[in-house]
Amino acid sequence: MSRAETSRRGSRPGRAGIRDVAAAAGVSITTVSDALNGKGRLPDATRRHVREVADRLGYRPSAAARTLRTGKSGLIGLTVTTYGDEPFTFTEFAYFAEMARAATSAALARGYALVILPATSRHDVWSNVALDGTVVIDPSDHDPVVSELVRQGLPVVSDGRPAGSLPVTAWVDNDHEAAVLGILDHLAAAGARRIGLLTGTTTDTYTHLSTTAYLRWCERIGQDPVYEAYPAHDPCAGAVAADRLLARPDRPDAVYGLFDPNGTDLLAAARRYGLRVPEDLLLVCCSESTVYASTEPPITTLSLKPRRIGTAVIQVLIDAIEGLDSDQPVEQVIPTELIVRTSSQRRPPRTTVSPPRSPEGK
Amino acid sequence: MSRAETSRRGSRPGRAGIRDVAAAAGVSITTVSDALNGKGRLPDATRRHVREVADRLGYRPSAAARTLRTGKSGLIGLTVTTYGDEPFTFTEFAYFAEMARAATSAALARGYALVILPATSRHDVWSNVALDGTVVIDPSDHDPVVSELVRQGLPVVSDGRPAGSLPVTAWVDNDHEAAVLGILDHLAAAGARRIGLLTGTTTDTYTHLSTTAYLRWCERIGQDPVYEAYPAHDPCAGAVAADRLLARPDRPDAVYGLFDPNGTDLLAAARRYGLRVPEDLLLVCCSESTVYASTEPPITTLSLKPRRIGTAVIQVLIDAIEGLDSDQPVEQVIPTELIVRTSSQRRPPRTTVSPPRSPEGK
DNA sequence: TGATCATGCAGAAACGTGACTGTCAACGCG
DNA sequence: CGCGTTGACAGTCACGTTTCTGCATGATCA
Repeated sequence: MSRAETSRRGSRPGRAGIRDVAAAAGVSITTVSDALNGKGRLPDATRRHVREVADRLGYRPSAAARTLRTGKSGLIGLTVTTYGDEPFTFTEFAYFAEMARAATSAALARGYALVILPATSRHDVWSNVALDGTVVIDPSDHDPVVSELVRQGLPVVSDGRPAGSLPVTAWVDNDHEAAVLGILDHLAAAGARRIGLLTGTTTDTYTHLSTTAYLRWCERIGQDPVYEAYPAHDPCAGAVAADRLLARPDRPDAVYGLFDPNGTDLLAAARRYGLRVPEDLLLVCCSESTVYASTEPPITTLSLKPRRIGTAVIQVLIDAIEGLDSDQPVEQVIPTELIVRTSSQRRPPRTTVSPPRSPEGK
Repeated sequence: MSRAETSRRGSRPGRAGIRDVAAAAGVSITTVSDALNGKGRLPDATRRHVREVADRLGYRPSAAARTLRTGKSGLIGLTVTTYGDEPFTFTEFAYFAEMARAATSAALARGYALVILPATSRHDVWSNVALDGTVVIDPSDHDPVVSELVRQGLPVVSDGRPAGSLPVTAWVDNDHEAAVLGILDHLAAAGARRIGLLTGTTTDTYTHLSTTAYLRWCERIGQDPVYEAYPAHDPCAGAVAADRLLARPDRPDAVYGLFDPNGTDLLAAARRYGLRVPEDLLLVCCSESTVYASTEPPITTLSLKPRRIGTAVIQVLIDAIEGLDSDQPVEQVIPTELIVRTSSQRRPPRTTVSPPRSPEGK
């Protein structure tokens, strides 16, 4: 009776269980569970009473027990395919941070939390956490982790369309091909005669799609491709590749860099060779960083809208988890945004003294 | 008998339980558990046999059940005190990303995973996840979440020393006072006569300690303080404050900016006012971003060593979780590193060859 | 040879919750 | 008055593990 309860409570002084609440409120465990979860048919008086007692005891239901019983943990895995031994590559810091922030907010608004899990980890870590679903950023060709998760029946939504026949539940991505073509047209319209590309050696779909779009554009226009590829996870290699690109005999008069640090690297290389931006060299890079708004000169960037992607990924995933047939398509394409600044305008509209910084919302 | 097992397996076709493994291997549940966990006393033959059967069935132990039974989830909360409604402020993107990356790696190496949880969330999200401990970045004065966690008996380690009487288990922090004094001395040695400060209006200990260190230094040296404070979570306010600081009648000839974007903002403001860096204005800011290595000119930065902090925080926390009396002190101070670049050296060691500038007599 | 002991394994009790089933009283209705 | 119905709860099982206890079996020793 009360002796049993006392001995129980004695074992865990800080935690009150549902039994203690039931005993303190003078009702059964069932009534407590129903009262707190809004289930069952109870008079409001009982419901209020139970809630009050639970609050007084500081009762918090055990997440582990609830997960075991219901099969739902409220946890979503967030994993980034990586090429080193670190959980995520830091060429994409700003993108990852923005995307993760938006995803965290969106998940939280629907009662879920995010667990950071690296793709390189062995199964023991993955199986140690009960997940309701997983977000995979930039899945690689035949990711064993993704296959394993899908095999277990867990929904997997990827940021970036999956390569090969990776069996994800859904994916969200930008239209990278259209984005690259838009940039190339933009540069050509600004007077570029020979546009170069700074790209990566990795096999992810972002790099692949962007590069092939560039090559096809060159073929269509009739320009010889001018590009340098480097391992994107190595920050020093980026600076070297930028330098190499501008040192070529067939030096381009405009460059698009696929990765975040390319802007500053290209700018530094241009200074070394005495090239003025944008007079001698037009510059665009793909970045979410706000520093490019106040470089000298400000650099035109392509934003992949990580916040919209992060939000969309979470919505689709949670819809799949909860079995809601989302009205969103399973493959969702988020538009990119070209933020045009001085570096890609041969004739800047106004050589204004101090461009008032626009709030970089979104 | 086998009928019962069949009916069980029929309910969950994708997941094999420990019972199924036991039945398939012809042993008891206990034997399976002991064999897989390395417990008990079993001959190696049985152990191998059970493991082989488990692998064949694709058995993965239920994390929820294990957590319920053992009381350990292998999950560590990671929360950032925020001033907006977003999970973390993006004035500290690079710091947060580096710190989180290191923390994730360190946790993973010891078998733990990190759960991103915002400090603003109500209890329902926190109590929905079973945590073994929590890392709090920049705890505010009387954080209710921290108090609640400590009251539940969970270890809490903070990045940044706690303000007020916040009852954290341990904390890791830089010696911000020494860092600021070091920078001010460095600037004074470079010839600065009046050093300004770009600081924040928030009440966190980083801002507070740094600002008071600056004020005390001014008092000791006999210089009138010249500083502007702005809400650090607002990116536009930073640019405005930088501009205001250089527009003052008592314009400083050197500035230290406490936050990551201050470097580019101050540089842009200096250009607007025709101030050359470092000839007319010495510049230092606190940042982890690598872009300051290739700005024009490169800007001296103070690194708070987020990777070392993230690693240390996790080590201390897991030691506390596992009851190991760590030989590390409960309050750990990580040294900062001043990365000296052109912007804070009145006489650069060698004027780089590339820019066709006239020899800087001075 | 019988007592002792280590070995190899099975049974069963938790862990804390959610959900199903059952019970008892009150009540309406024919 | 008997009977079905409904409200308001209590009892109990199951989720899938870990772990404690305990029972056999063979080996060892006095």
